[in-house]
Amino acid sequence: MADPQARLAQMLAKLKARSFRITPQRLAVLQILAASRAHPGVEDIYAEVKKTFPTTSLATIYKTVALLKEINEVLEIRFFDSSRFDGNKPYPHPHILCLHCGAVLDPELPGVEALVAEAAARSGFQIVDHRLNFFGLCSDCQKT
Amino acid sequence: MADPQARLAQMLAKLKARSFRITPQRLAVLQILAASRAHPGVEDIYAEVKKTFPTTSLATIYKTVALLKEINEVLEIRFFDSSRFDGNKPYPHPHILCLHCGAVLDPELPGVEALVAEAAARSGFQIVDHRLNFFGLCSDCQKT
DNA sequence: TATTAATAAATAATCATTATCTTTAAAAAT
DNA sequence: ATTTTTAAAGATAATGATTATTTATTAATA
Ligand SMILES: [Mn+2]
Ligand SMILES: [Mn+2]
Ligand SMILES: [Zn+2]
Ligand SMILES: [Zn+2]
Repeated sequence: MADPQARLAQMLAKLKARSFRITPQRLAVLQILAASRAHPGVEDIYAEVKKTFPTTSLATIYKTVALLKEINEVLEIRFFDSSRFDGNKPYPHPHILCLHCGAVLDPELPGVEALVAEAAARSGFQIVDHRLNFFGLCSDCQKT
Repeated sequence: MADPQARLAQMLAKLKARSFRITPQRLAVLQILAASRAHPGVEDIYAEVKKTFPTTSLATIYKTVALLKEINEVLEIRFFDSSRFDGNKPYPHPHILCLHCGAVLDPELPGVEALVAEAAARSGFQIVDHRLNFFGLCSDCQKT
């Protein structure tokens, strides 16, 4: 499910199924979220959408990502004082943030499932969600 | 390092070593953070401190926890729209939050070290920090 | 005890996010 | 295609956690 086309189609299908309207601004936001692998924040999305729709309001971006969150088509990751979004993998998965350049990646961690199971077993909790965030320096930024 | 007395002594030593003053308000905040296992938020600490020092300002609580963060004597855990603090284990460790009653626990997860290592190895990052948060229902809240 | 610098208290400012309100336009009905 | 309905866009105000600022206290040192 990492194909931008498929992701966009999936998002559109979900919106249509719940009879939400497909507006040009929404479509633009969906396309950005489906295509970007950079985990953009609202301001990033806003800047991008404005290229094609200059009158777009920031509130529209907020409302659209909130809607996508509600229908589980985007994952919100709260970093220090703002959020970033993943429209490619809209389910809980770990992230790693470079404290120097701000890059956010999706590391492949096969150990995650076992850790979630361990957390449930040891705590007695019924776990429904998680945010596993690592912070450090990416390989590029280590060189400087 | 889970003994409140030892933790308080450690915090005081660190403050004194860096010649920060030990005021009654600060001492009160330290005691609460050293003793509480509930991962209190600023408002919780504020309410508690006001019992002994009714004129205390909320800003004082914020400034004190910020100071403790700077000297690595408290860990901040950002949940949805506010932060909670751990003065017992002021180093990165996993947390589990009950979405129903708001309880925050420290699960013992031996698998964490391996996961951090895995994240570093697979991403090429030099990892310096992490926040591993699980969300769900505690055993009590599952019964209702 | 007086001096000085750090801290507390009070309160204003910040800023990401959310809410409100009016205008616009998507989609359905005619 | 036109009309109708109503969700959504745009503009802007409000919110609320946190931070900054300003003044008044007070701890530390001489
Ligand atoms: Mn991701
Ligand atoms: Mn903890
Ligand atoms: Zn980097
Ligand atoms: Zn609970």
